[in-house]
Amino acid sequence: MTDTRFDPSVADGRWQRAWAQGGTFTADSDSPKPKSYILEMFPYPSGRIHMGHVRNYTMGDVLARYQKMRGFEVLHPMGWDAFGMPAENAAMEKGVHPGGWTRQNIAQMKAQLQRIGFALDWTREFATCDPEYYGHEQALFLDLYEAGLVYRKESTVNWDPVDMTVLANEQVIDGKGWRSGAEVEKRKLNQWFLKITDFADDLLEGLGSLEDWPEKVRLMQENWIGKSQGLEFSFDLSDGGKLAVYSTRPDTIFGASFCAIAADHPIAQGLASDPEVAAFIDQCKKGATTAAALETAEKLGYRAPITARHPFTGADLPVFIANFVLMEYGTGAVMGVPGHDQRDFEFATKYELPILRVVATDPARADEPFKGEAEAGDGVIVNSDFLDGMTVEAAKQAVITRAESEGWGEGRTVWRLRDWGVSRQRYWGTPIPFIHCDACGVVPVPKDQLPVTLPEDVSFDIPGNPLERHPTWKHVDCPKCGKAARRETDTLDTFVDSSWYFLRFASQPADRPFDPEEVAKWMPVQHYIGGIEHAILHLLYARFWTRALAHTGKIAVQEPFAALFTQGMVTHETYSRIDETRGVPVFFGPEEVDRTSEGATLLADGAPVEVGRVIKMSKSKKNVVDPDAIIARHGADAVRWFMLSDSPPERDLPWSDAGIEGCARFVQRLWRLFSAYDAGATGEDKGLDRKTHQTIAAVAADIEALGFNKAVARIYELTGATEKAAPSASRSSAIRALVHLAAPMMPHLAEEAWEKMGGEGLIADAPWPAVDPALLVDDEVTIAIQHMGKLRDTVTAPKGASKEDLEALALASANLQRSLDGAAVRKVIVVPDRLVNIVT
RNA sequence: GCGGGCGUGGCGGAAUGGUAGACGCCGGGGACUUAAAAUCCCCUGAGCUUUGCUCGUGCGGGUUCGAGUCCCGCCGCCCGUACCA
Repeated sequence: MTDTRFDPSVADGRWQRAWAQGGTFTADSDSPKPKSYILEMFPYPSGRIHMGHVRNYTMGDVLARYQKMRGFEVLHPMGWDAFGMPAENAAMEKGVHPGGWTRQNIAQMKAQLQRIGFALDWTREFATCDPEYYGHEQALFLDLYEAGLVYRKESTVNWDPVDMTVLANEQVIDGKGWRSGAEVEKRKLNQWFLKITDFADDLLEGLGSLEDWPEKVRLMQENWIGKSQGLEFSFDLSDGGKLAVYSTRPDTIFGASFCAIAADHPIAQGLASDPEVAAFIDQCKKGATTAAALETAEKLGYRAPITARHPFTGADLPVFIANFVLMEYGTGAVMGVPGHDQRDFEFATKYELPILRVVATDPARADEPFKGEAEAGDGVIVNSDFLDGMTVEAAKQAVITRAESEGWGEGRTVWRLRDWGVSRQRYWGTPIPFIHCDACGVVPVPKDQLPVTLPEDVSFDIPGNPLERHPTWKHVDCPKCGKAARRETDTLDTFVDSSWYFLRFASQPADRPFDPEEVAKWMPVQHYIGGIEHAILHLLYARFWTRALAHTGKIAVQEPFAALFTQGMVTHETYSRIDETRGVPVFFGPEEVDRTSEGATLLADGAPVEVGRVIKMSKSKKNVVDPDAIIARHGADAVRWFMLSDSPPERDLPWSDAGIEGCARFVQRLWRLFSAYDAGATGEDKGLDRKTHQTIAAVAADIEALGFNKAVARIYELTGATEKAAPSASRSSAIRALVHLAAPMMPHLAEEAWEKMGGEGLIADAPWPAVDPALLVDDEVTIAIQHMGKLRDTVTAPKGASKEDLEALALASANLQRSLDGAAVRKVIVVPDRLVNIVT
């Protein structure tokens, strides 16, 4: 056999063309095979594929190819989340059209993905900026409108002054815009909303059924939805008014010693004619918003000139305007129970308000003093009239029941989740299909007039919404009365685009968003893979959208993604020097640096640079490695192999040159082994047969559990064992097996080897090798011999040897006898096929 | 504060309560070569009085014949999240 090198620069393209021409990965909805839908979160077309994409898509690709070999009809599509701000930024900076810029990026990135050899069904490719796609999205939006799930209202919104658009609550992080980082302002605007809160309970309940989602993501969504149950009730105020408060601890109502209202509460606003009150309100609004600052921020209050009457005791409680009460939650007012709420405790201490005990560890300790902090824990109710002696839970219910029967309050569930504001004052998004008519009000665009397409001739030379200032686009006639009217110029949040794209992949008729029957064949997605950064936004919206469509009878599934996997980031060490004049670090890219095991030097001057922490690849730290350059140098299979090796997929993967070189070496090593394949070899090697079958079973189990790093290790082991084995029929079948095992991970190498050894058709179409259960167990096992749990010797014994035999074998060990040193044996523990432990 | 995760060689990491460190990377030694690359072989947790012994999975306890794994109490790091009443 010739021992030539595997040349990816030839083989990669060759097999990529073969798969494309053969339609190898085109999914057939009408196939009788069981279906498997493998999906990775589709990319935003920024222009370049980065290593994070490569890792994400490689994992999905291994699953897709493996499932195909296991006999599934696999749907593994790819498309583009193509609307969004960066295209408009490019338009503003470079004077290009967002559409043209996006299309060009898509073409580039598609070519990159194809060079990695992903098993994608490109016939289903689309971009969300295709009018066909967003036209159907407009139709779905109108359906939801008819179903009462879309509404419009004037509301205070989060306004990003840099991007000049509205942000959803989910997009405001620490008071700053998630994209621009600018301090978010409050503005009042007429906005479109989706009634996600109608599904709050359902979305929360549904989390329980998502067993194959990471616990972490489910908890994050649970916290985000934020269900709490309590009592809403009103205090009668001394000025004749009422003050509604909400509490999750109505059991502590007898411990209330004050009331506190938010600075923007109507009552506070009503008092703002007093300059002192106005000044205090101002002070509250300037308050810190960062986590660290809030942690230490002092509780401040302003004593309002009114009191609130306690519904049971009749006591007059002072009312404060307080900086720690939020208008957005509950009623914007609370009853202060200092004994059993830490914030109230701090506040009461500062303003010398009574701190009453109404919960104690037992009734005898009803007057025990507090130890410098509130006691929020469980216990028995004390000092509380008719509640005395009850548990916290029972008392909650008793107060709610009493309030409801007496009519001064009622049990209420409060959600942290807000309705989803989807209006964006941007050009590059899906136009919201409505028309504003002075006579008819807000009128939906008739479905036969969809899509409402974006105008091409727009300018980006000034900030704001180009649709709003376009000379003609928004001027249309009212579909109802025919009079002059105006188009809605807001576009939809791009998270709407990604809330149903998986349905369009499954089915894409021209005249409808999707065909429910086709969708039913593929949904739910069997494996959904992407970054943890979408744990709340995208994944919650997609779950909501799917439910909303199910609610309107369009589809049957409630949950779009049966299993979710969040992969780790690709990281790299950083190289930097401190700039002497400015005192800040200057970073260098990996290609500018010579890295040895001792350290790193700059190629330009040969002087050392500091090797920094291994962190997520980012442009600002210059620790980015471009996939294209690596693929050009080492081939697609080496990169794919690297993405799967070493690190468990949910953890970060540190990129290293040594690592990729090792992978490239292994590709060649496998190629040499494959080249040594001899179809005519004879003779049996039972040991190797066992190893082969054990490896096939283990690799399958590892892939199914997404333990790619472990599957990789198994393949290394079998490779080593096969290399060492003498030629035999067993060795030849081991090599054949290795080609199959490698096929999902290193598909180009596998195809090339498969062809060379005369395999039929493409290995991508071949079935996964069958396992002989008889070969999964060894006939000889290694038995550990222990004395008092410490290893003293090992011996080999036939599989299934009796306890007596194993004990005799152990006692015959010279090493064990030396350790025993004549001591009397008290007990012998024998674990069959495992170990013998002598206790003295 | 709350919630979650993690802590094992120089590094990434293996290990149903049963031989800790599989597999890979780095490093060292050797073979082949005029030489280099490639390849192949051997070594590679620490220590010691080295047929073997002792120690060793963040720290301190515990359960067990036996603990990286289970229990209790700490420490550290990472991620998420928050004056949510």
